[in-house]
Amino acid sequence: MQKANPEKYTRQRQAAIRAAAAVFAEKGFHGACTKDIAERMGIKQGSLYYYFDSKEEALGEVCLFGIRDYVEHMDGIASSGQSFEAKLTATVTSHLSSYRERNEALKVYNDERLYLPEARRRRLKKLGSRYRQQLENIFDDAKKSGTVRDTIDSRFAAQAVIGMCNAWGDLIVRDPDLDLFKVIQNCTDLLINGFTDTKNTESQRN
Amino acid sequence: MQKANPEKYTRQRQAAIRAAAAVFAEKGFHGACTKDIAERMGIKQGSLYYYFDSKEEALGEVCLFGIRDYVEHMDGIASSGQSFEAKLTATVTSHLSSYRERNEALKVYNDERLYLPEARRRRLKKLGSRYRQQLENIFDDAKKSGTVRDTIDSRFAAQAVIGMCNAWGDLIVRDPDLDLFKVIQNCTDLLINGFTDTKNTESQRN
Amino acid sequence: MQKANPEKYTRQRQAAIRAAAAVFAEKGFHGACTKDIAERMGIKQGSLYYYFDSKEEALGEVCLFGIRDYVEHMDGIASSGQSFEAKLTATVTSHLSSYRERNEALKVYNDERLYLPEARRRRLKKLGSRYRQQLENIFDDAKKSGTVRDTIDSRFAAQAVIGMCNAWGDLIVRDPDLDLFKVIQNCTDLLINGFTDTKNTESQRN
Amino acid sequence: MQKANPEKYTRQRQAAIRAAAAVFAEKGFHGACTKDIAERMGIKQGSLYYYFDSKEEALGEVCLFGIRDYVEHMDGIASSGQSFEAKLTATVTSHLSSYRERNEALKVYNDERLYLPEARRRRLKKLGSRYRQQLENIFDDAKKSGTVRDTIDSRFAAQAVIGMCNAWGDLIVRDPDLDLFKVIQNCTDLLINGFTDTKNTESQRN
DNA sequence: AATGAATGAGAGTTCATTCAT
DNA sequence: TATGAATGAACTCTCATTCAT
Repeated sequence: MQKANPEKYTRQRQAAIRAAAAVFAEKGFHGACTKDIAERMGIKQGSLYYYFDSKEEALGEVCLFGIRDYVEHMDGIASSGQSFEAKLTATVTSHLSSYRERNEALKVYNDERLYLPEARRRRLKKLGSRYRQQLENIFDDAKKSGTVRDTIDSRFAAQAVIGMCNAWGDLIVRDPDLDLFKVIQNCTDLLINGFTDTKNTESQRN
Repeated sequence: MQKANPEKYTRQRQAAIRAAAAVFAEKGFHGACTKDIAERMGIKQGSLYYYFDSKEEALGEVCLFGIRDYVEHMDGIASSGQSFEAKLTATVTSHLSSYRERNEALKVYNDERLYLPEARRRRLKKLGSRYRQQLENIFDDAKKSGTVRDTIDSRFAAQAVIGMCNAWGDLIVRDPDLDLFKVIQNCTDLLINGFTDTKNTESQRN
Repeated sequence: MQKANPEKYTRQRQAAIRAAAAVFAEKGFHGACTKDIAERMGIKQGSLYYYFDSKEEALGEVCLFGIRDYVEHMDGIASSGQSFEAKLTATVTSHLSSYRERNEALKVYNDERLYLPEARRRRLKKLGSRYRQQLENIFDDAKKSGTVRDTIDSRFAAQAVIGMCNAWGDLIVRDPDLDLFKVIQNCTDLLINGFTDTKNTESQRN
Repeated sequence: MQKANPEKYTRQRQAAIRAAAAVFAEKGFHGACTKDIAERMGIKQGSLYYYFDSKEEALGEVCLFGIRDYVEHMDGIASSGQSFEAKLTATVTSHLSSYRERNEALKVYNDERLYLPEARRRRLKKLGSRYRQQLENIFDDAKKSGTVRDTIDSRFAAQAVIGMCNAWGDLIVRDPDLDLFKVIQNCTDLLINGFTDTKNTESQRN
């Protein structure tokens, strides 16, 4: 069906995705109802179906919205010539900023994507895997150059970074007063240096 | 005449909690239905209400079951005289083992506890906070003794350990083939030493 | 099935009827549940079925208990040689006292008997009709003797007495502090003399 | 563009109230089921909830519908300058007609209002009390003017009128062939003059 | 004489979805 | 583009009833 007013349609659909993201983030996919989403947009429940074929489709769109940009962002980071530390910082920054900026859609992707139908989930998984893969590559490179210890398993490392970011992402979504900048700094520092004091950092400072 | 089987109720109730844990972990609280839980126990849906007053109460019991023992375990770790490294290892081990042993109840506590009614949530929160507090204390002590760097914020550190464990816990629950021992080792190592080569590289370069 | 202890059985069954009467009176037949009845007796829900085959049977017994004695009482009143006024007073007294004495069973008979299965309802109706019939006879006699006006329809009159008594019976059950004696007096007076002042009462006093 | 049928909701809701009144009157609140109500309206069970939030709310609306107009009617009667007899006749007529006209809602108010939640019940009680109060006032006035005997307690009298009307109301609802006009006449006559022959007999005897 | 445990039917309620307007 | 009205399936929960012990 042709849309009478394509611009308005696009605008409203985006609003619908953001509304759905917020509601799904707060109540979960099954706990949320389409009425909540519609009301948050200022339209009526039935009207939502002008923009989505189903609640499930809405979830799919939210999930995609949640990771698309941030996966693309990772492409940029990976192909940049920066140092390992810079790349890791950029990754953590991009990841955590996403939680603040895009209406909790990333949280929804993490927590609710498993309720998506197979087909859709697979497509999203590809994006997620690409993200993790590129992060792995960064670790592989850093191991070759000696920046990262040999004993680190790249697969594990990538997973760990993602896990840590998501854990803090949750806290960020729940607590709007949390200082994003500080969290980024602390996370990056922890991942790079660990908790314990080593002489080398000492010597590096000299 | 004594009943033939006086603890049957207790036993069945425990079974109900485990069944609920499994179902909630898989489908989420709102996505799960009481029929699934009952069938997993081998009883009929209505019979479930002989053991729970409501689905919500079941969630509460699952959450409590999920963290009670592991909070108590942490009490033991905190009061032991071990080194920081040993304590951290013990914590990570206890935390991650929980995910394997107690039928996903810990995952449910993490993901679904917010659907609990206020009163119950507060009571659980106390336990959760005690856990984090004791972890913070461990970090405070380790900072005093110089094992952990001054620049580490104890609050952040505790949160980070918990977040990392939960992130891996999710993966452990989803993938039963994951080598628990390796994950524990990798996590502990990462948290203590970070990714980058320091002590060793430095000395090798000399 | 033979009862092991017939006396106890009879005693307990009577207790069950009284318990059921109280619960049905308070919550209505459909609003009440067998657990409430059992608990009021101090036994468990399942044990109730030792005394009743079904909830419906319990209702039947309550209804019967509610009117049996009071119908018999009416037999005595009708066959006594008293004056109309005395008979009416006796009827009202018997009717209203019933509400106080027999555990609200009469209220249950009035309000809930229509939920009884046909067969049972018919049997009870016979008793109820006998009651009304005898009241009608009293009016017929009083009309012949001139005590009651010719213009009074006996059928209507009997119905009215019963209706008035039941209306006050409800109030008596709801409010235990209501002075039964006063209500009886007022009702009888109203029924005999009406509200308005007539010269005759005046002249009678002279 | 205006909707073709802007009052459809209001109309349907009123139909729902009438349907609920009929069903509640026949089976009682707890004995009735929402399916019956919906079917009587010609809609499906779930659709009922478009008009009511709950079965309980339906009961509340039915009760209100049952007494609202008739309380207002009483306001008119009380403030009219009619004689006591005329006022009493008007009251009885209004009360008993209500039972025929408004789909048994008044019966529901009498028998089922106690199953309403506290708050709602209190609001209705105010209306009911106003009705009784005004009836009491009528009696007080009539006592002052000597039409009603001194020995009549106004409170009791009002209660008795209401009780008698409700008792006959029940019979009217149950038996559609009952001659409303006759019942009204008989009731009024009984209340005013009582059963016994006084004025007339006396004069006849002279 | 009484009970604990279970059942199954049915209730009230919610909600994604449809569709004429 | 949006809505009001309706639907039907699913879900939670209640409860009379059964029965082995």
